[in-house]
Amino acid sequence: MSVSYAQLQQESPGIFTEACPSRTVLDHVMSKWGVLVLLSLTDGTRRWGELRRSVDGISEKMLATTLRTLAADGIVERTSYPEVPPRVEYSLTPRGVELMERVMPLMSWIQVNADDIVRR
Amino acid sequence: MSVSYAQLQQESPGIFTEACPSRTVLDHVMSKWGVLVLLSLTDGTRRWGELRRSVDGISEKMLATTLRTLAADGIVERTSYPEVPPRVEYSLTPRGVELMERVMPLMSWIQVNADDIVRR
DNA sequence: CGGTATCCGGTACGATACTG
DNA sequence: CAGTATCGTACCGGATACCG
Repeated sequence: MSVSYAQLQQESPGIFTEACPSRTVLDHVMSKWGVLVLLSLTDGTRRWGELRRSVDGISEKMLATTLRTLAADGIVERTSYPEVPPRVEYSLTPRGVELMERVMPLMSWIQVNADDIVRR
Repeated sequence: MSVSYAQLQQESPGIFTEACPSRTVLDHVMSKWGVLVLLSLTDGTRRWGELRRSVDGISEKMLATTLRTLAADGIVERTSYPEVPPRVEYSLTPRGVELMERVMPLMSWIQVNADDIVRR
């Protein structure tokens, strides 16, 4: 497991340069809304309306955009049921679960330290 | 250790709402350049010029802005030496080291999976 | 070397209205 | 219910020039 930038670079030179795919993934996952949508999905499958309500302050437009991007990346799965009224459910893919296993420790740390950081 | 959003919320209701400090910290740390600057600093102390060269594509303006924000958050420490020519060094604070310990596993995962995610 | 000041364009984003 | 379409704007971020 890498613990420094130097080690990452040694394993794969050119990592996180502008053209590197890692930069793209980083932008998608760490985007303002991406991480919050993913966080909400760690609870399990959610419907569109549930996501909209659970991610405080997100607009319909950004929810749609974010979900499409993450679905294209294979991190989120979209399942629509041909019913009336329509029902669409979103969940993490196995890859998404793996990703969030790495993100959750960070979120926990932020939760604990945020007050102290912002207050200063 | 929390592994789901539900658990985070149970520990601290209102977490990651718009006004929550966690949102602010998240925005600073996960910003486009913030995470890359921090990543570079995991190697140890770096001078301004080194940072500028190591973070591919960053402008002077954004490097300055990012460093000021992270320094104000107590994540990065700035040390200037009264010499001619001037020398300024940046390093992670203990808090920054703690933070990056949580971020590095994520970066490693992205490094390994990025190609596969973007290619699809 | 290590910045700051200023200008400025693209786009990320929000608000609103509308639809299958 | 689950979106798309359209429009308008704030601000992020790049380019350039300059300073101690």
